[in-house]
Amino acid sequence: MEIPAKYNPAQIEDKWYEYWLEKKFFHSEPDEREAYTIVIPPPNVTGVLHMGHMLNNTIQDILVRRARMKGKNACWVPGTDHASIATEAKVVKRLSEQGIKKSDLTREEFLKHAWDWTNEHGGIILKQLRKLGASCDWDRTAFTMDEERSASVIKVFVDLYNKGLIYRGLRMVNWDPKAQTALSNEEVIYKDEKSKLYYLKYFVEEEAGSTDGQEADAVTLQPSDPFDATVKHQILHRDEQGRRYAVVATTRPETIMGDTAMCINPKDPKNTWLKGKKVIVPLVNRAIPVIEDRYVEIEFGTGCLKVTPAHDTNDYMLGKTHNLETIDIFNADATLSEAAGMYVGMDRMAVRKQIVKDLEAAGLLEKVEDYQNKVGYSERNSDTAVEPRLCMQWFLNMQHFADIALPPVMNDELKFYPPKYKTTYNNWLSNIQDWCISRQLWWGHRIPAYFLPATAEGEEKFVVAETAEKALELAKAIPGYENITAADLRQDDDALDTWFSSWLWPLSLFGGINNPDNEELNYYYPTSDLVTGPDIIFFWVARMIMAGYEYKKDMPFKNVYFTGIVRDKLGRKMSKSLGNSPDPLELIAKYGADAVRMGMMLSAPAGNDILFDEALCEQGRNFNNKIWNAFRLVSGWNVDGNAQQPESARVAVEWFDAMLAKVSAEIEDLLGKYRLSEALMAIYKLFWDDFCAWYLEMVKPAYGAGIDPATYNATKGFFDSLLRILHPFMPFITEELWQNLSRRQEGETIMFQSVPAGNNFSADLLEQFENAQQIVMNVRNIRQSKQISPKEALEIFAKAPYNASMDAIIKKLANITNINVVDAFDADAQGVNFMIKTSEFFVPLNEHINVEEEVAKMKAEIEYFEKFLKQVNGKLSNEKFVNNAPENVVAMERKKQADATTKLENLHNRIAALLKK
RNA sequence: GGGAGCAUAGCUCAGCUGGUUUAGAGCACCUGCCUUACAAGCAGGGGGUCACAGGUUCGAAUCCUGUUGCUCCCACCA
Repeated sequence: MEIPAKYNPAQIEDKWYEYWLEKKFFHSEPDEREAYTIVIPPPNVTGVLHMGHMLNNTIQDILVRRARMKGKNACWVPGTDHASIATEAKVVKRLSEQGIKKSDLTREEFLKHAWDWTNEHGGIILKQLRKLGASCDWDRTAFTMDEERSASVIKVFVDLYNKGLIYRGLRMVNWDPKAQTALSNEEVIYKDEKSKLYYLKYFVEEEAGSTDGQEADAVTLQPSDPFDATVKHQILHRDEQGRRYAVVATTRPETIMGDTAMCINPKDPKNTWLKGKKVIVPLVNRAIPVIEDRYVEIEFGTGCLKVTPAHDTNDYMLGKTHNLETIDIFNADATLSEAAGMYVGMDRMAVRKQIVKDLEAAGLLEKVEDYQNKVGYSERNSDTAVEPRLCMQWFLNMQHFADIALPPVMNDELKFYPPKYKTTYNNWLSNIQDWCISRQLWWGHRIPAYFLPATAEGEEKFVVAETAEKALELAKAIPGYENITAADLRQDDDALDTWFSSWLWPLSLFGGINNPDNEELNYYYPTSDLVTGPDIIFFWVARMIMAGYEYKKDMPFKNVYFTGIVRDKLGRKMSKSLGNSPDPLELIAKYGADAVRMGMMLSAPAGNDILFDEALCEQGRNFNNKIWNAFRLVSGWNVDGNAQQPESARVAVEWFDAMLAKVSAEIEDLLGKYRLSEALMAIYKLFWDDFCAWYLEMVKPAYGAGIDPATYNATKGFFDSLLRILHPFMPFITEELWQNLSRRQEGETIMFQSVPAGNNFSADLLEQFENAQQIVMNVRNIRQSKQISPKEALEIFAKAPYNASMDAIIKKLANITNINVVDAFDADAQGVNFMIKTSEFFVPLNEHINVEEEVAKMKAEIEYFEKFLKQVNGKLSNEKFVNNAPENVVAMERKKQADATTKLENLHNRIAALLKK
């Protein structure tokens, strides 16, 4: 059979994925085995695969495949998230491209479009995951808005409402004027922004005949006044007509129409003159009171704060404490409302520009300064600044959940990898705010609250129930509403925050809400590992833990592995706008899925950001090719039944067996600590260096010769083990080669083969082999420096005592005819010598060697060892060291001392011998 | 403003409770090789006062303090 010299992944990958699917190898049902469960972090249903998904899902697949091979009943449940804001925004955009406005559609019509979109684009991302080799149980594919999940969400809402944990209230919320919905605090991203600080003049409303002004001026004439500077400030605050004014610094001049007070700090000496006064809002010409509150920073700006209770969270608080009027000057889309009285219908940003001009024209703008501040933006509409807005919303009381979700993480019942995220988690839960769960969107789970017709007094009553029928029943039970009909009830228009369904994911996937205590839930829950990014620790991870303890009285997962953020090699976050994010599918097409998986994993230590470089995929591809060619070599061997196993091969087999056991144990240990990239590196070196560069070279039969059966079988066994260790990382090439390594039955797969165990091994054997390797490398080095062809056989001398157990392989690998053990080297012989630890070797050479060169080399070594010995001697002559250091440490130093002394002696002797000639 | 983390070879990172020969890996780099598995390869090689300054200790990349520089999270100075 002709096998090409280069590995070509394309057909092989598709072939085996089809095979795995067809045989239902990914499918899991509860049985007597131990369960290993992962629920996928559901990607947005209309999203496409990006590098973050690649990393995340590669890790999950490695964990799942490894668990499966260890005999566990592995179940990886895939699915997608309806992503209410993001999806609704996309649908709105597409509709507007078709000339359709959302406001022209009924809720039902809009949802029809949204479902069309979902069915069209939905699941593309799951198809892409198959290209990566993800071994998800596709039969279990779920969607956060499918029937089961929707029913779970509604049931939980009603339950939490009945428990008194969900309430409705008028609050200042983060408003996204583009999506026209409220956002939770977590959905607001603050960005530094270069803006301006505008200093506006608020004239004092002077009462007729007042003499206040003169008094104030009089004060300034006293030279000893400790507040001289600030009092002068007062003088400046008079216009040409002598009218006094206060100056307010603001970044948002467009909100002055909503001003209902000006606030000063009661302890601010420079503004005491304003106490009890009224000031006139510029342009608007409305008088507002000056109030006092310690909230105001004396040092900021002029110490005067304009208070706009409807449009700023802090101002809202001030408004509440001081009973201020609230004027909402914005419409839902952040254009100015009728209440503003000016600029009605204009956008807030346009108004800012215009009002500044108008203020300036009216002489009401004192100055403008550059200013850097933070502005909140919508997480989903990154170009839209969030507008604080007062409206009725639904909230979930979070203190209860914080109380149940904090302890298990802090005491490590539920483990975080890396553990530093425990601190982040703790901080958030310890300062928890109630969760605004309502969104003014149509795409999502509609809030199951039903409003009753308003009473004569305008009071608005509502009932919460899973269905309209139940709601009607509840409504009828309310006194005065006995005769109400279904048509009288009006369901709340709002939908729930997407995360209100995601937080149930580990439960709802197994029917844990609608059918608690069912067999599947009890088998798969708690799930084993959650693999996700630290950016959604609050959005998702924390809330799943809350829901888990609330509804199953148990953790949703035992371990959370936080991946890093995928960045480009310059350290920039990968993003569409920067164009620095490679298309994962193109990478797979170019290098193969196994190579891309390896490229991701090589650079992905737990919790650190990963700097992705396409060169890593190349490394992965090269490794695939190496494996492929090792297979070509082994599969090309002809077994000679009569051949005896050479000694070199016997030793090689014994050694690699030990090596395999050692590295298998290391890998098991590393994987247990989620150190996947280190585990992969260990496998890489085991395969490339130990197996290919050393083992195969040792057992390789001479050209044209057959191989003995013992060595052949051992080699195939090793290859088989290596493929199994590697399979979770590189599923495709390992399945392909495993299938071809021996005759396999139909329906067999590497997926269910056991992983090699980390058996006991002889450390002594490995050490002897290392010595042999050193000898081989020294001889190769000598060949290279003396330009002796590898084909030219050499002879070497070893000074007694010498352990000859590895001679066969040294002879084979270094092309040595004989290793002669002698008590002393022939002083007259031409050649070069070298040392391994304290053992001396001599390689006789026919040609003359350059004595000066050799001596110089040895002198350099002497210098090195003398320096070293001096250091060791220093330690050993230090009484404190000898007395305090542990015995074994002192013994080690004595050994170093003895070894270095011997080496120096050897070197001196050799130089003497050379110079004698 | 508060908190967390990081700083080790050109790059990406290991180095766990201080002591195993004056620090390891992969990649990159340099030299020599088309040796019949693989040039996507083989053989060999160079490269680091472990950010800086103090301290603890017989002994510090490792522990403590401070400085500098990055990164991230949280927070209501308009």
